[in-house]
Amino acid sequence: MRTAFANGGVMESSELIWLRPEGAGVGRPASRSREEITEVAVRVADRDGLPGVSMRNVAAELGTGAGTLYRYVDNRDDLLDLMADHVAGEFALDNATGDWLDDLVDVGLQAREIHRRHPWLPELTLTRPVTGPNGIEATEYVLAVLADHPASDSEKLVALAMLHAVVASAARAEASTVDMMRSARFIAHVVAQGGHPHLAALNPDPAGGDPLPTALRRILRGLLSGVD
Amino acid sequence: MRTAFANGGVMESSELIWLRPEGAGVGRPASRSREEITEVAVRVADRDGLPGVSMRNVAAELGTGAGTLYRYVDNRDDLLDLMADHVAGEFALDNATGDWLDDLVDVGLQAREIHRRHPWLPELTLTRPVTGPNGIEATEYVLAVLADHPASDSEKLVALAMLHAVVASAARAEASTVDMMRSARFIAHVVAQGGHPHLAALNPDPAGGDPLPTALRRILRGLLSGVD
DNA sequence: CCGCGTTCGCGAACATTGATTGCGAACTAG
DNA sequence: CTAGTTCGCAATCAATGTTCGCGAACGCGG
Repeated sequence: MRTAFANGGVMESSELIWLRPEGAGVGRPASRSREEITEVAVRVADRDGLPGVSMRNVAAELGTGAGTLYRYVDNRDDLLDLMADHVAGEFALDNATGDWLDDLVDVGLQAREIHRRHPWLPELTLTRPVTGPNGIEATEYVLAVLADHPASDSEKLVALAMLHAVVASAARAEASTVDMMRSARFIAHVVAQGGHPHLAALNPDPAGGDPLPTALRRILRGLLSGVD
Repeated sequence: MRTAFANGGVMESSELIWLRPEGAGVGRPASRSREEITEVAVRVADRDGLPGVSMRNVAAELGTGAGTLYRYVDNRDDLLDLMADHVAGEFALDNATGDWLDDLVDVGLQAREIHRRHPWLPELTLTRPVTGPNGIEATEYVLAVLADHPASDSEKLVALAMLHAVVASAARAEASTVDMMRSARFIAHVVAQGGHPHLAALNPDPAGGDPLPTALRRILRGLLSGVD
C-alpha cells in the first residue's frame, strides 16, 4: 500500500508506523491523534480483550466511524503495534542499583506486572517484536545495565531476548486459566489410562512460592556468567 | 456449545477436542477423519501460512464445503489445536543418551527443527498450550529423562516450560525476517538521532555461530543445577 | 429384505470483520 | 478571498467463522 504526500512523493508503508509522519502540515488538521486512539484502544482491550479491539469498536468509543481510523493507521496491525509500545512505556527505568543481575530481574518482574495489568499483551509481544520508541528505551536501559559486563554483545542480546520470551510466556500462562484447566482435565484423563508413569508420579510441591524470580536469576546467570 | 448424542446425553464442548469422541457409533458413517482433515490443514498452512487455513480453504482442499468441517471440529481453534499436536508427533523420542542435559538440549533442537519445517507453528505454540496426545508424549519423555535428577517436580516443569518458550520464541524470530528488517530500519533511525549510546555502540560479533545450543545448555543448567 | 433412527454432506444464509472509496466540509497558506 | 490539501464519514466490498435445514446415506433390528 502506498500513501501519497503533499510533495507528490510516495512513502512505502512497509515501514514501522513510528517512521511514518503523523498528519500532514497542510490542509484540514486532524481532530484526533495517534496517542488518543492508542489510549482508547488499550482501554477497550483491557475491558473486552483483544478481539474486542475491532476498528468499529475503537472508532465507536471515539465517537466516529470505522473508516476514520485509517486516517491515522494503515491497518489493524499498526494499531496493535501502537498498543504494545504504549504499555511498554509503563516501565520504570530508573531503579538501577549497580548489580546487573538484580537490575535485570527487576526488569523482568516489571514486565510481568505490565503483562498482568494488560492480559491481552502476551498475545502481542509473543507474536511480534516490540520495537517502538518505548521498547527501544527499555532495550537501551538493559544494555546500560550490562555496559560493564564482560559478555559479548551477542550474548547480551540473546539474554535480553530470552528474558522477554520467558516473562511473556509465563504471563500468558497466568492469563488463561481456562486453557490450563482444560489441559489439566485432559492430562488427568491420559494419566488415568496408564502408560505414562512419570506423568502420573508428578505431584506439585507443597507451598510453592512464586517461581519466576528465582527462575529469572538462574536463567540470566546461566546465560551471562559464562561457566561453560 | 453443546453436542447431543444418541443416548440423549449431552457433552460440554469446553473440553479439549481429544476428549470428545470422533464420530458416533450409529448412523451414516463419516467419509473423512480428523486425521485426514488435520493433515490437509497442515499442508495448507505449510503452503499458504496460517491465515490461509480458513474453513473454506481447507474444505475446498478436501473437495467439500465449509460447513462440513463442523461435523469433525467444533470451531477453527479446535482445528488449530489438532494441527499443533499433529506436528508435535514429529519428535523422535528414542535418542536418550543418559545425560539429561544433552537429552534436553536435543529435545529443544528437535523442536526448533519442527518449527522450521512449519513456520506457522510458533504463532500457535506461543499463543496456546500444546497438550494433545503427542505433546503429552513429549512431556512424558522429558520427565523420564529427568527421572533421576534431584530437582523438584516444580523445578522440572518450570524448566520444561522455559525450554518451550525459548525455542518457540527463537523460531518465531527466525521465521519472520520481514519484521526483523523493519525493526532494524527503525532502530537505525533512532540511533541516528543520538541519545542511545549503548544501542549505538552495539556491534554484532564476527562469525557468530548458532547461539541456540549453548544458550539452551546454559539456561537448562542454570535452572536445574541449583547453585544458588 | 425392509423400515427406522440417526448421522452425514452440503449449500444457503447470517453476522461481523478489515479495508476501500467518493464526496462534501474544514482548514491553512498566500 | 481563493487555491490546494486534508479530514470526517457513510456506504460499500470481499472475506471470514459459524449456523441451519434438508435430503440422502448408512447400520441395525425385525
